[in-house]
Amino acid sequence: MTPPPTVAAIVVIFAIVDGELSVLLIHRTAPPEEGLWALPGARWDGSESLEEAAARTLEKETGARGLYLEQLFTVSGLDPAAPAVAVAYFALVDAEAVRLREEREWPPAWHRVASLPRLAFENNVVIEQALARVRAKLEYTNIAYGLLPERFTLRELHETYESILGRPLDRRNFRKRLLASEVVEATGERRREGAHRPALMYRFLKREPVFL
Amino acid sequence: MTPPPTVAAIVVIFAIVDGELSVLLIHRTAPPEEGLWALPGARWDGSESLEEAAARTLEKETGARGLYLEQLFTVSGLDPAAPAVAVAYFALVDAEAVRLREEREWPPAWHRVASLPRLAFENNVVIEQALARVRAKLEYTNIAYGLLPERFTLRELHETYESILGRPLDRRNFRKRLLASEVVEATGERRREGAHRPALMYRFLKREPVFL
DNA sequence: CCAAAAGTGTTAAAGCTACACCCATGG
DNA sequence: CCATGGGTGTAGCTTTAACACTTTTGG
Repeated sequence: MTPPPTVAAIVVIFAIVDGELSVLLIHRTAPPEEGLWALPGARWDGSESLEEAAARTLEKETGARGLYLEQLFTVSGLDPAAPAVAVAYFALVDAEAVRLREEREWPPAWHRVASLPRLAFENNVVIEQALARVRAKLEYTNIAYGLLPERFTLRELHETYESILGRPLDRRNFRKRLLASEVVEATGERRREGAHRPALMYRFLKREPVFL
Repeated sequence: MTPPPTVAAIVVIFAIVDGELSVLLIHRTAPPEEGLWALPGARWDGSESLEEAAARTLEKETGARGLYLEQLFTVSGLDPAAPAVAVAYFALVDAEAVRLREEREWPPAWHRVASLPRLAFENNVVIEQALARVRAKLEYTNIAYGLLPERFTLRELHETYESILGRPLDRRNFRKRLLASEVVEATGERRREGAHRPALMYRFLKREPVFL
């Protein structure tokens, strides 16, 4: 006779912070796994859909409505004591639009994906999988819109791609492919911001998932 | 105050039956959704992992140990009355190795994917997603090993691909790509089976998931 | 010898990768 | 006029798609 299972939604929230791909983690100030960092999440009680639970978690932590939210997978057996499943999601947000909760209990913070500490539960694995998915989808979808503001320069977009993929992309080829793929369009605007030629600003034609 | 949620694993079991991609469905002989066909599944009680629960369902229905089993996604809200989540998996099996349960309660049967009836719950959507995943993975992995016996001819493999993708593939290009990718190798054997030249038999180098 | 499936190469088009120089601006 | 990032084209290579004839066997 086992107790009824608990169901939780957890969210890997990605953003580009200081040019580096980062995830939002909360610091656990109570057992279990006290003192470790972990993914934010919420227990699910059936009063809403799982996706809504994930979206609510995202909004609570970032203040921002998620631009991109996708289910990853479901894991069981995190807690050996009681039956529990966690449904993992990942989200992409514009770091500039985020207002983190300021709290002493479970304070959240951005952590660079390239140098994560050991996390509570199996959360390191979840983040690795999320990263693999984002990298793959970057190649054949427009999901990068989730990480950028309404208007941006091609340089910003280029750097976003490089941060996520973790490798340099040829600048000319990147522009060519991206413009040819017709996911972004130039607005008339230019951004002047230094002692150099101003950059044209672009926007995504669709701010919703599109496959190429 | 909501009751505790129930968790179930459901499995989309694919096989090639009479040259057509098919799924195994059970006929519901009791409410809810009595009289409709549905995906087989099992309630999860926490005594095993979700994947084990899916594998057990697969074995119970087919007698065969699943060669390929992968998690798809998790859906909530199937039952408006009580909170429930279903974790969907898909499996690939060799139809020849299957021994269906013969039962009067919830009898199972193969149904061609190309012409499915309306199914219980949201199961039509689950199957569509599973199909999309299998099609995508066929292109860049060796998962077809799950659908074929130990030894097979290139024609059989070719037809398997065509059944799943639902479109013809050039025979010469197919052979070239497949042999170049080094996922299969010729055994010395030939199969004589008619008034024509015998076909060489092949086998998969690895009968476990490999990315190309 | 006939019917049936097995086996095998080439060519054209498209896409990808690598690579270097001029332009517009602010100071 | 100088430093800084913005913007652009081409050539070689690899990959993909289209396509038809010869071989081996059983009856």
